[in-house]
Amino acid sequence: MSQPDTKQRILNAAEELFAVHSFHATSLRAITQQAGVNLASVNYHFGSKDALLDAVIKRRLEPLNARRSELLDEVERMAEASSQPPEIRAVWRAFVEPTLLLRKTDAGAEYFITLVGRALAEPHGAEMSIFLKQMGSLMFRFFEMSCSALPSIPRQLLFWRMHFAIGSFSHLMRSNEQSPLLPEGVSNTVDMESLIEMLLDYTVAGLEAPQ
Amino acid sequence: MSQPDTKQRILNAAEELFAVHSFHATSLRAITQQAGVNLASVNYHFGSKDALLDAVIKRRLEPLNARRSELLDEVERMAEASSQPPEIRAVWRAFVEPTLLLRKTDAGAEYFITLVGRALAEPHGAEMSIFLKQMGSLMFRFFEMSCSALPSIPRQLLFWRMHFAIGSFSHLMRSNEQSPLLPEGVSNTVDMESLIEMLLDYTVAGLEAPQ
DNA sequence: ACCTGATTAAAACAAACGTTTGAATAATTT
DNA sequence: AAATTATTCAAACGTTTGTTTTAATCAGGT
Repeated sequence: MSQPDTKQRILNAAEELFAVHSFHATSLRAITQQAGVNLASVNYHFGSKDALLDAVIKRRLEPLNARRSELLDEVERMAEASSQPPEIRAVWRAFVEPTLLLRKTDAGAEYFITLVGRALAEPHGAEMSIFLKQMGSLMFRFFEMSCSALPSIPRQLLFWRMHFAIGSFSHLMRSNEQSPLLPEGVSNTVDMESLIEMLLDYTVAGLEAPQ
Repeated sequence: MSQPDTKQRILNAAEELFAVHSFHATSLRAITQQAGVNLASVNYHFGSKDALLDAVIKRRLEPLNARRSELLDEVERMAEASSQPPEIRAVWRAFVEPTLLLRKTDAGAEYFITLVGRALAEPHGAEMSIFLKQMGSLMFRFFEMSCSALPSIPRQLLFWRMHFAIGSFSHLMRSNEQSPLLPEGVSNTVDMESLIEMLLDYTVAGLEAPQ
C-alpha cells in the first residue's frame, strides 16, 4: 500500500462527519477531502456509502459490546454466588460505563459515541438499522437482567422505565461540551467519572420509583 | 385562491415527511407530490425549504408554548398563594402534558411531536436551530422554576438531572407505536394518560434522588 | 365583459450527489 | 528484471437536489 492507512483515514473522517452532520447530510466528497484521499477510494475500499457507515460503527461497537458482555457475565456470576438477584446499578453500569469512558480514549471515540447516540434517536434512520444489526441480542439480555434485578416492578412498567433510561443515556451520549442552552451559574465541563455516577443515581432512582 | 388550502396541504405533507425521514432526507418533490401541489408552490408560498421548516414548527409550537406558559403561571400562582416552593411534579407536568396530549388531537400533531423530539436530539441540525429560536426563554424559565421547586439540589447537579429528564422526555416524543426492540411479554400500546404518569413518576424520582 | 393581481403549471437552471470508468502508479510476486 | 496484482487518480456518468423562470389560469373589482 502506498498510503498505508487510507482505510483508517476514511473511517476517521467519516466517523467525525457522520457524528457532526449526520449520515445523510455528509457527502463522500466532504469525507474524502477531510481524509486527504481520492473520492473513488471509498467505493474501492468499502463498496458504497452505506457499507462505509457499517464499517464505521463496527470498528468500535464490536469491542465495546464484547466488553459490555464481559461485565454482564461478571454481574451474573456475582449474583449467582450470593444467591441474590443482580444489582440493578451494576447491570446498568455494565452498559453505561464502558460507553462513556470510551469517549476519553481519543477524539475519534467521542465522535463515535455521538454517532451512536444519534442512531438511538432516529428509529428509522440509516444509522439505527445498521446499529441494531450489530447490537444483536445484547439489548434483550440487558432488559432481562434488569427484570431479574427488579422483580417487584412489573415487566410492562419496567419496559417503559428502561425506555426513559435509554433516553437519558443516549441524550448524554449525544451531548458534547457545547450545550445549546446553558443557564446562568452552570458550567458544562464535568469529569466523566462523576457524570457517570450522576447518571446512575438518577437512573436507578427512576427505575426503582414507587408506583 | 383557486385551491384554498395549498399552504396547509404543503405544511401537512412536510410535517409528516420531515418527522419520518428527517429534514435533510426529505425532498421538495416528495413533499409537493404527497400534497398534490406543484413543485414551485413551496418557494412561492414559503420562500425556501428552510422557511418551510420554520413554518411547520411555528404552526404548532406557538400555541403549545402559550399553553405551557399559562400552566407555569398557574403553578407559580399556587406556590405564592401557599407561600411554598412550586411543586416539581406540577412544573414538569406543565411542560410534558400539553406536549404529549397534543399527539391525540390529530395524526399531523403526532408527526409534529416526533419532529420536535428529533430536533432535541440533534444539537447542530437545522431542526434544532429553528426550534430553539421559537422556544425563546421558556426553557430557562422551566429550569429556574425547577431550581425553586428543589432547593436542596445544587444548581449544577440539577442542570444535569434536567438534562437526563429532557433526554427521557424527547425519547418518548420520538417513539411511536413501532418500537425497534420489543421484548417478549411486553406490549407497546398504552394510553397516553397513564404513560404521562409513568414518565412523571420516573422523572420526579430521578430529579429528587439522594446524592 | 374587461382588467388587475394572485396563484398554478411545466420546464429549465446550475449545483451537488453516489457511483463507475479506464488509465496511471505503486507494491508485491515470480 | 519482468509480470502481476493492488491501489490511486482525474474525469465523467446519470440522478437528484433546491431554486428560478415564463407562460397559463384563476379570482374578484370596476
